[in-house]
Amino acid sequence: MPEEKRANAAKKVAAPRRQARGERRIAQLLEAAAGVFCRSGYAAASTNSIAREAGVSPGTLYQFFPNKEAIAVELGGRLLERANEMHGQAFLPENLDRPLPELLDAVLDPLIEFQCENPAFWALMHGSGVPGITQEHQTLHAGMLARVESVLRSFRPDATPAEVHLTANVILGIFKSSMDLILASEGEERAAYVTELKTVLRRYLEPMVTTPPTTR
Amino acid sequence: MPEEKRANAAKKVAAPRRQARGERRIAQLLEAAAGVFCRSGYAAASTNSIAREAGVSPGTLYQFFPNKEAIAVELGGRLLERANEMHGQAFLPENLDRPLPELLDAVLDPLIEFQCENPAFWALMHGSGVPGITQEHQTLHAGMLARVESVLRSFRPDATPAEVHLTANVILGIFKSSMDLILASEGEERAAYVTELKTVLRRYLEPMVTTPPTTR
Amino acid sequence: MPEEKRANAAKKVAAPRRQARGERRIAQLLEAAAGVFCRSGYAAASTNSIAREAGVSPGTLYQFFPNKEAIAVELGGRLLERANEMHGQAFLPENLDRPLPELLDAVLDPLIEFQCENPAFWALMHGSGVPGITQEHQTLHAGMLARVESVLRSFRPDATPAEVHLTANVILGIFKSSMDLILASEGEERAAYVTELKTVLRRYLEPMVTTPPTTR
Amino acid sequence: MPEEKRANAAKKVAAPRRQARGERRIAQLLEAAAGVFCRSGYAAASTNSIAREAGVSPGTLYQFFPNKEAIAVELGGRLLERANEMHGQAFLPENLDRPLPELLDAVLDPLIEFQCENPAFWALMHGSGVPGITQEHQTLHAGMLARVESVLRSFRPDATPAEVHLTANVILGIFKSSMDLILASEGEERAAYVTELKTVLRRYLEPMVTTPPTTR
DNA sequence: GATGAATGAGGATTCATTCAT
DNA sequence: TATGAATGAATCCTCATTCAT
Repeated sequence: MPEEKRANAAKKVAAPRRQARGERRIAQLLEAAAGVFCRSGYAAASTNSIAREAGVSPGTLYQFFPNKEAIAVELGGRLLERANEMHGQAFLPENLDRPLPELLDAVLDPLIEFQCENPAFWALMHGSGVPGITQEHQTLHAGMLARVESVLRSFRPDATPAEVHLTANVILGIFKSSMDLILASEGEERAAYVTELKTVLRRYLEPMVTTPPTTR
Repeated sequence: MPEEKRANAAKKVAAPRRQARGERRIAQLLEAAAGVFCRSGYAAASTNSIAREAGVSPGTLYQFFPNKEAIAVELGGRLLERANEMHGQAFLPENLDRPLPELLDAVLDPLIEFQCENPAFWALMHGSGVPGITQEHQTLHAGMLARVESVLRSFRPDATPAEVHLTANVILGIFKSSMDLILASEGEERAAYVTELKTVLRRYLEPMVTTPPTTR
Repeated sequence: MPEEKRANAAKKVAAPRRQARGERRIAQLLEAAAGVFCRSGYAAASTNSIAREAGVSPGTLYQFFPNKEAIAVELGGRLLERANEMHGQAFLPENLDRPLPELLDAVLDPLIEFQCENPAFWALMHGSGVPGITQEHQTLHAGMLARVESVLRSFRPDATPAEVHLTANVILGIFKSSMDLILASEGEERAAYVTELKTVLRRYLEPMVTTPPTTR
Repeated sequence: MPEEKRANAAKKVAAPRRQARGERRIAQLLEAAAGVFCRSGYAAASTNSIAREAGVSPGTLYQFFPNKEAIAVELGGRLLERANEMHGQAFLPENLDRPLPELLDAVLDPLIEFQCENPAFWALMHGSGVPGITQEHQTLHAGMLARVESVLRSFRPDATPAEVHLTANVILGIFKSSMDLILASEGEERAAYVTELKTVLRRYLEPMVTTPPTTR
């Protein structure tokens, strides 16, 4: 979204002081929201408790976010952005050219590390597949989905969009359920679950991505 | 007191009628609760909406259940019972004595069918945050885990308990995340997710269970 | 209320069996009510809990009493009646001719004993003088007031009704506040409070009732 | 961050305004609560009715008080404070150094006046059944008891502590029961009850405090 | 008469959101 | 901008009372 970036840049020039303070407030609020969402989940989190955690009044919160959902969406978006920045290199073309095991290492390791360090991200993503899903979760999910789909497409340019979508969802599901196990364990057990996640994905994806032309 | 005796005798006949009505109401309320929990999740479901869905007044609901949690616990308990029966059928020895693909079909199909017919089960067990339900969830999880571990052990008698436990958890995780996708979709898409779940598990497990050629 | 007595008598003749059973039920319910009122007070007592304590259904309770208040009124009335019967002799003319100290002994001792044995009576009488008083308390209070006023009138036939009413209320107030102390204490302390109650009343009433010999 | 510093400075000026508004609301709510408690008693008083009486929404009430009990406790606490001040004045040494009738006037008149002007105090302290209030009631009672005992001791230095305690409790009981009558009446009737209270106490105490050696 | 299910208005409390200052 | 008071609909739950059997 380059237009938005430019818009932000423009604002930054127009009113730097105020903008800076606003940004700080937003960051402060989002950090508080991350903590509260993480502790109580999205539904049980109250806007007042977020404001209190941030050390501001509820009115201030609503100066920056139109409603509770927007907080979750923005928080998810930022975490997603940070995630992307953090291991953006993982999705670079040069990584996608490697054999699957290395690709999985390259992509998953920073992703897992990020998740472990940002449990709020996880709290937000939860329940994504359940009917009655809320919009913000969809947004977050869609972001990750798009990334995975993009990788898949580059590996299987001949697959239909539906196939790609399907596979990406399955991959994400496996990733999420493994993250549950990873986050719930520690030390060697955690490492074992990480290994196992890669094993599952490797075995699942190998027949798809290693495409000996003759076999196909 | 001959009148009272006779009255009691009459009661003995009349009581079942009334008790039967109560049982029917309870079933009716639980069915309504299943629907509402399914649509809105536990937290967002209001007792009034459950009563309305059941076509009774809120007071009636509270004649049979002391509070909202009790409804969920009772519903969960009943579904749990039915689920266990299903699992018993699915994990019949004759089903486990087959090649992996057929085993997966035999075990997963009834499980999936049950879940699809009782979507409330899924909605309830998923992170309600309520102690009573969480406990049921753990019971359910432990039960499934034990069954899966038992199957795994029969296939890989040489594996350590820790390995078995690990693998079983991964399998369950994959199953759960796939159920999310299955329940969230319909028709062909749902069928595709079912197929994909089996594919994932087959590819993951094949190298483990495919014992040396000679044995086979 | 002689008409009512006759009505009861008539009923007793007309349908002895049923009437007897009804009376038993009523007694059962009132006993239960006494217990519950005593434990929780009138306001906090629920009709359902009274019915439960009596071992009957709420519907049955409403077969004999039109509403909660009627239970309290009837219970108070019966206790009052029993109190009157118990020490009816205390109010006989021959007792009223005695010197005040003996009169106080004769009247108060059985009254106090009765109160100690029927704490429900007390629970019902409580809060009688407070603005916002409820009707049933008024009824009970009025009964005792009438008795005291009657005694007072016989001692001071020249006093105006207003004076008699005033004095009777003060006497009742002193009696009630002393009963609080008496019921809250035991053994010697209780006996001391009883003595003190009599002292207070004696000193208060002596100048009123001990009229100069000539007047008599 | 100079802006924030200035903002804070501004806040220092603005805050009292807002805080003042809050204080006013609290006073307003407590006054409304006093009225409602007085009319209906604690149990029958609804928070909504208190809010309505105060002319605010129920939510506003809960911005200042966590629950219904807290309102009563705070109200009771404030009245208790004022009552203690009153008592301090009433029990001034110069008042206690007089003949009994004048002493009774000096002590009782301000007490009665205070109670009449704060009828909620009475309504609250009387058997609300709520722990917080019961405790305040005990505090109040203990305070008054101590004062009365102190007066009694100065009049009868030879009495045992137990005797003093006994008499003080009886006096307080008489005072309380008379307050019930006083508060429930108006105009001349009220005045008559006040007079009667003093008469009762005078006749009760005279033989104790006026100790002509010969009489004894 | 007896039962217990049924009712529904009402009560305490919460919370996303708005508003005056 | 920031504040925190204000709102009011919605929630869970209770209980006096009625009704079908």
